[in-house]
Amino acid sequence: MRWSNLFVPTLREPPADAEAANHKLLIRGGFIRQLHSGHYSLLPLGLRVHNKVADIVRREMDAIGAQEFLLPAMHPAEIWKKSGRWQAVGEEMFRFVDRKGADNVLGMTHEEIFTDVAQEITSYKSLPQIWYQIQLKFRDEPRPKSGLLRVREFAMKDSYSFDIDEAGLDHSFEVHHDAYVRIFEALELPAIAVEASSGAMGGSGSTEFMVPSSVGEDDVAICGNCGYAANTERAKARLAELEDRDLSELVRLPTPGVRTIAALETIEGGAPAVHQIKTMVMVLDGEVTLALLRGDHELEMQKLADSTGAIDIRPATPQETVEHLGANPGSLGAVSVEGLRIICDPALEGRRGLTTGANEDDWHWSGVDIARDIAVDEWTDLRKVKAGEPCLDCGSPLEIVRCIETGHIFKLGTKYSDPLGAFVLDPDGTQKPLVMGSYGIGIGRSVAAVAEVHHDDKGLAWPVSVAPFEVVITIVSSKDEASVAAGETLYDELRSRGVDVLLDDRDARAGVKFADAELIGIPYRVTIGPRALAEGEVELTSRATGDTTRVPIDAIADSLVETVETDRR
RNA sequence: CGGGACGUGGCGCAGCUCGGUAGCGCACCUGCUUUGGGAGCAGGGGGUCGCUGGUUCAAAUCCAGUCGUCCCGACCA
Repeated sequence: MRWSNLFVPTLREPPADAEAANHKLLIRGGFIRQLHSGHYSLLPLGLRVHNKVADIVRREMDAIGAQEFLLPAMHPAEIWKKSGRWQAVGEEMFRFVDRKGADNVLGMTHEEIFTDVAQEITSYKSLPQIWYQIQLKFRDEPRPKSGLLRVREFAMKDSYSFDIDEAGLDHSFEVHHDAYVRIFEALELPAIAVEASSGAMGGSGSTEFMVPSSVGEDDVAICGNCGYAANTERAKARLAELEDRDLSELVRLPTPGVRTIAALETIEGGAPAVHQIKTMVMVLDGEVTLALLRGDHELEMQKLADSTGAIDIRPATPQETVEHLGANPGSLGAVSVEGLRIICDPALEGRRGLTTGANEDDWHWSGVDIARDIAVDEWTDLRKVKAGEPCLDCGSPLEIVRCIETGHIFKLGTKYSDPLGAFVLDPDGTQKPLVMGSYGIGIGRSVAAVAEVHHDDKGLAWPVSVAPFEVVITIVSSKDEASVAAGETLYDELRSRGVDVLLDDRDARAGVKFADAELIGIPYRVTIGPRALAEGEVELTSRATGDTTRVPIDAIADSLVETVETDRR
């Protein structure tokens, strides 16, 4: 491709409202343009990168025997009603009515549709099957953000495995896991596989592939010693040994004006946070519920969601709180509470000598014995792990790292095959629902993640594997006939030898060409100028390192072909 | 959905307080000069000032409403 023919609208300044590096640089470099919140047009450069990411994903999926499909992006509501998700997913799904008055949706995922096709698998003999597609997903995100990181319309590679039993599923899952590791290696993304919650898609054995980045939206607890890694939605940690206070008698404690854990620590007769009970009033699918934690611990909402199966979870309003407990936040507790579901974090199990609200403004109880004084319905891990807490497995301090979730794999079991009627006959001739797994990689999000990881103050610095072009030939002076001739010759040769090469043949100043080449992040730049050319040489500059070397002109093509081929992965 | 900010040529901004013929930088077009790190000079093109309504002789500017975008929290590839 010749730069003079390429549409690359580069900008000196990024749009004022862009903050994430990928967003600023993809806009400045002319890769993408925003149409609407959460909807981006891919320009020629952006599409090239997107396609290369998709091709890597395709290559590795094909390598595990997966078969590519392309399913409709738009679905009839019926099938979503059958799976139960027409009700379950809420506002995240785009829904509309067609001219016949029928309900339709824009697909946010394709479990239902692949399962529909899978009804035609009739025998265990044709299993396992792994099916995938690279298709647009539509999700009415409450808040699109950070360029391509979080959008409402995006290409996803989604695959689905079909097996006769759990053992088969385990194998399909492993195979995907390994393929994902290879994909992220090829993309030069330092992704780590972490334990995760499966969220709204349902299922178990959930593993996310996380790329550390400050613009990410997830926190991952990582043990540097033993390698334990889990999304904080699910992560656990050891508790340090703790001696209960010797307060066996339940006593009413006047606490005028005390509304916070911190204030209760310092007041006369109060207690350190570790000896307090934090009482969170939550509404789970309409049911007012008390979630109890140690005073210094924080509630992890996803754990509450996962352990209760509730879909709609929110903190109670002040009115609801007063109505059910008789006091305002700051004086709440579960002592002697009846008629409300009480869920308690194990950090409080067996504890005595505790202090908690008395459900009367300005009063607390001290000397609370959980077992004696509180009617706990369920014990389940609810607390959010904090940095520095000891790893559950080895005791080393955990680190909390911000990450971008670029992939997610999990086991569905028969959650969709059962209701949608995807059954096969096993060797005994009995009907069995297909045992399924579901596996996703965001293509556009991966592009954004690579941009986040591979850039500097001059612009993007793509790995060869996904770069829009592998090599750019910069002709320093388009007036210098020898330079132009040498550039054209090299351009033709590299193209004929399969290198993705861009010839900067624009009639522009050298500084502009250098700056643009660096901004759009082409991994290798060959600079052809009168100086070196007079000595029969050209310059080769690596975008990533900035290193420049002189190479004889008759050796440059061989050298580049070799370098690019080894870098491609 | 709660909180905050902002909507003025393609991009970045000023003008608004105190209503009176819409301006600057970058980008773009023409010419001349220049030419190894985002050139200089001269000339030029391009804007329903988000939208609707109101106040006024007169609205980018004041008032009301509305739409949109971005950022921080609850959701996910």
